[in-house]
Amino acid sequence: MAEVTHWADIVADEVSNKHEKNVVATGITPSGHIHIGNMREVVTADAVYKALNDNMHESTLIYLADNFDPLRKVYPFLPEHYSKYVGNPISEIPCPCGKCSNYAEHFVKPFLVSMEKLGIEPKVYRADELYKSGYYTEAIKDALVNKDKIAKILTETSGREPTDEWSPFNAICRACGKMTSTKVISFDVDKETVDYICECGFSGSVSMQGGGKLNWRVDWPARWKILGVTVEPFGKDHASRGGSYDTGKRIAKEIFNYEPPYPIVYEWIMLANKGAMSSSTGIVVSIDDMLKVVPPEVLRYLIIKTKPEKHINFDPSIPLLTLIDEYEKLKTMEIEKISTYNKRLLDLSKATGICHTDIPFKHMVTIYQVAHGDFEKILEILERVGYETDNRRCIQELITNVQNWLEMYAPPYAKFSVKETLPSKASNLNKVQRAFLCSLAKIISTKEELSGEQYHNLVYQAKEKESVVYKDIVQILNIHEDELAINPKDLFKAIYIATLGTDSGPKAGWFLSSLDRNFLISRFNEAAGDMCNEG
RNA sequence: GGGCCGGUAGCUUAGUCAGGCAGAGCGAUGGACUCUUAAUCCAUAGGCCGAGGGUUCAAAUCCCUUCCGGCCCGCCA
Repeated sequence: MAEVTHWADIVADEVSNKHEKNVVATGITPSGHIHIGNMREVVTADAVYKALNDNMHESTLIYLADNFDPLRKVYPFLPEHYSKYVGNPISEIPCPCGKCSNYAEHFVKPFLVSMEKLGIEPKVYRADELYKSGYYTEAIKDALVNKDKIAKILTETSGREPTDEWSPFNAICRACGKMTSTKVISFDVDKETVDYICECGFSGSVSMQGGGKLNWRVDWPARWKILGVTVEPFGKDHASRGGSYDTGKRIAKEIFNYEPPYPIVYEWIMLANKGAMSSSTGIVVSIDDMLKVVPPEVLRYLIIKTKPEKHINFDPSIPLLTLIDEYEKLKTMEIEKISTYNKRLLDLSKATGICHTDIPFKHMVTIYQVAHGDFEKILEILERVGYETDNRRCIQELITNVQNWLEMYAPPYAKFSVKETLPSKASNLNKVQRAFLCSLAKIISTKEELSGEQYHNLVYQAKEKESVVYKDIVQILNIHEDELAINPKDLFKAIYIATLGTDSGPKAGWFLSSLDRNFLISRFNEAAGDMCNEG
């Protein structure tokens, strides 16, 4: 088996053998901040969707926001008075910030933004709209009529015994608005209504069209049929024997007469030793937090290169940098040198609409620090160095990633700051180093702009007798040209000491070309001291 | 209690469905380039494929048992 096929292509291949058109579905309940595991779901789905399209198979990607589910409890981030909404559908209660149309939207909106950043463009459905507009009505009838059969499936498959009062349909009480405290007592298929009594004392009847919803284990298979779902990734929580996929599979076949979708079970993304955020509080990292440090394309790459059933250990410190390097190396490699598999990986990681800049992460780490984080200054440097600067939104995104990474995870060696005044360490510079800086200042002042590579060559070539720098130094020191021996290392060191006050620093070419040339001239002259005036 | 997924080089892993010499990247080591900040190029080392048993001419791969790690399940996703 020399040729290795990417998992997304394998899935695409299998499902396209079964169906002409495929619908790849994802579904998430927006009852709180949508977290990292959910993002794996959508990226996984998107990879399969893309694989299908790439292989010329018609397919659709959908995201269904389960916003008709009841609020389960007062979450830690909610004010106490939300206790009165527990049991109400989250599409029907107010948003915590007061600015969104309802509670669910508060969490759906940022999630949609995150998806956009990741280049994922699903057809978005909202459960409340589907229910209210009658999409579910036939399924509700089927479920109610076949209540006993469904109960039997649940018992046989999951080993649980539904009580006599159990119903696949939860009515929303017209008085108190809760769907968790009602009991279905009868229904009318012709009128499409359901009668219920509620713990609040109210009893009445609701329409099947928006008056309530199927409970999860029945809702899921119903939805497969309603939306024609043929592939769906879901977390391993649903994948256990007796779990909701198991029961859903049978309910789909036996009640709704629908072939269940191809399952893709995926593992969680774990946050490596970042105790405070995940383990101690039990609160999972939000997608937002993740996108704070990881460029979207790199995040896609991480998820897509890992088979869904493997854990992903996400470590935002050094390993993240390794990951970014790995990705950028692949991206810039000559096409013939990339293996077929890696090419595919790269393809699937890129996506239309995703922010791609040609600026390497590490280079931005340098530029950002040179510019002290000032956006305009960064743009100026980028232009000077010759990067594409049209796409400001993407550049801004990258800057934000770099900034957050520097603040939160960067190792000390990655950090530096250009000193406002000449570092005191500069007084230790030897004669050759001073003469070199003096020469460098002179050359910079006579040239227009120097590229990173030119700077680099300037330093490197200084050790050759024919070079301008070498001759300058000989002249300044007033010695014979054979008396001078230059080690480029000392010259690089001189540059870092004069600017940063440290022995080492970021890659010299990039670094110098990022700095303002007038600054360089005066700083190098200053560091060279009287050595220069005499010259 | 029941179940799911993983365990392959120091690390991250491919290969497991369909048995046929165990592959890659990073790291390490050596060398080249005497440009270096985790630079580039070349080379090398590194594996009882978690353990035990079984099936087979042949097992990382299939079957049984077992250990380790992660997780799920009480219809509330």
